[in-house]
Amino acid sequence: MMDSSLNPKTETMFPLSSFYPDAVSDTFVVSQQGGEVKQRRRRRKNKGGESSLSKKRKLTAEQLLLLEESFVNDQKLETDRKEELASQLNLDPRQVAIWFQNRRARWKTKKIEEKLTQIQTSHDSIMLDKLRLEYEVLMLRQELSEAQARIQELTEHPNDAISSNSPLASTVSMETANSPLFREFGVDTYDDIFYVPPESASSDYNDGFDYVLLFD
DNA sequence: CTGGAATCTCCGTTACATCA
DNA sequence: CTGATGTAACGGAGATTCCA
Repeated sequence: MMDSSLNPKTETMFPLSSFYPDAVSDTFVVSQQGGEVKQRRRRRKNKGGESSLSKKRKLTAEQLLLLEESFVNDQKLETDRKEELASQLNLDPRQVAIWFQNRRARWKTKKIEEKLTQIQTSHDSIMLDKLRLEYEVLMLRQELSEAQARIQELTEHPNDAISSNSPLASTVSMETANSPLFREFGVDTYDDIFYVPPESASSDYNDGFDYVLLFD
């Protein structure tokens, strides 16, 4: 179907390489549609091609500079701009199109890599925070455990509190618990001091720990 | 409206040049 | 010489546009 012999609209066919001998090029088809003469590109098939047209050549620094400038302005390539660039750089328009295509691919890859680095950095920072918080929770649990043990001890042996040298005993004694200040807040026993309402214990109160456990 | 042809972009791959 | 890397070029597929 791409064969010109099957296309009644095709009148003339010529290789663009005749105009750009150094460039890789496609074949152009000149067709008449609606009385208007149009040039249309047809893709060159080059399977097993030994053709010198497929020889790869490096673009010059000057060509690359202009292409890069153009790419910075706009990553998309309008037909007019492509033609203009091509003639400016003495390249086949298809070469310009391919360069833009490859350049967009490189840009995309670079952006993905940047995003990956950003995510990695963010992840490292979060992990550091997680470790710090886990350590803090560990310390607090240890403190709580020690305090509860001491409370238990004082509950079982209230008389020890007076003579005890423990920091807790020196700050919180049965006398303290019986002080007007504690009674003012409706606190009668040590259990009241550490009382956690059932609804809180089952939800909000534990959320702090659950939050930490989320990172596990 | 529809089908076919042309052309575009994206994607994956290949081929070639260059360098360590 | 060889393997790794960068990139020009290719070909297929899907989407879009144009026209008979």
